[in-house]
Amino acid sequence: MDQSDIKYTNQRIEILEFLKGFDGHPSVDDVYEGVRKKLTRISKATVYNNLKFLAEKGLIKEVNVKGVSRFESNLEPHHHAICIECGEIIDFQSEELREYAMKIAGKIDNFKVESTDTNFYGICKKCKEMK
Amino acid sequence: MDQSDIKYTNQRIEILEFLKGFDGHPSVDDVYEGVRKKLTRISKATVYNNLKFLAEKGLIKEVNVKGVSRFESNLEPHHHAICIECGEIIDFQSEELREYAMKIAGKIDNFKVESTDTNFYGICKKCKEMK
DNA sequence: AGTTTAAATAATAATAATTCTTATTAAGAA
DNA sequence: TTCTTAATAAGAATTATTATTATTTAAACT
Ligand SMILES: [Mn+2]
Ligand SMILES: [Mn+2]
Ligand SMILES: [Zn+2]
Ligand SMILES: [Zn+2]
Repeated sequence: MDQSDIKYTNQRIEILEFLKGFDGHPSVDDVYEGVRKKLTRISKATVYNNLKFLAEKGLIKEVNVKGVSRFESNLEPHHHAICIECGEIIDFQSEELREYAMKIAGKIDNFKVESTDTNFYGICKKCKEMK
Repeated sequence: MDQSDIKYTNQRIEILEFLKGFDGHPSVDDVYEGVRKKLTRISKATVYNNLKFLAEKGLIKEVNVKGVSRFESNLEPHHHAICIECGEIIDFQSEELREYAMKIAGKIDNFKVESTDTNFYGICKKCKEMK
């Protein structure tokens, strides 16, 4: 949202760079380990703080799946296909589904919907081949 | 799913009864405190174990929101409206939305979708009035 | 430039949610 | 009844996250 007054520290830049280069939805630890290759002295608390900070500023997105926070730099509104075997998360874009859901959102009583997303649960390719 | 070989212990019965009588999506602690009124000596680990057990057997459903597990006895497929202020979860049923999503699910590559649900994020009535 | 101030960071302690371990109990089968 | 197994209670351990505090950084001011 309010991206005007953001101070771009080394730590924040590296976290953003890491997320842009990462194809997926890394956990805090993934980000920590990744960023540590460049900034060896970074603290895990700083990773937590800045991931939260950057998410609040709208520069990245947070997605919570099964209790753990994960992050991504894909800012396009999209849905997630989540493997019930291995937990893998795959982005899936469907503007028509989002529009359909937002239209239906008006039917919810006493609730002002701001956003919506749909989760698809199933088996990913890798897990399917394993059987 | 496989509800044939379920052993109905006192603990499991009370947990099921509590969930049936509870209007909402209680956390593990909510269930623990509630069930404790009947079974004063029940252990929290037993509540954890049996909530998970009952969810695996398909007798209840688990819904994870912002890192914490919540449970419900409403087995009808439905969606959730989640208040971004207070975390309140409201059930919302829309068979047409589920069908629409399942139809679109076929477009996801290399992924076999088994179920889907849509989350609606926004402000609940109570939080809206507070402003 | 040198000093002041506030924000950001590093290190680590504390907390919350959940899982694990182990001894005990309950219940069914032999 | 004795044997066997599953379920439970209690509490320790783990994991993810948040809070605390001293230190560092960097912009603002003199
Ligand atoms: Mn995504
Ligand atoms: Mn529900
Ligand atoms: Zn998988
Ligand atoms: Zn609310």
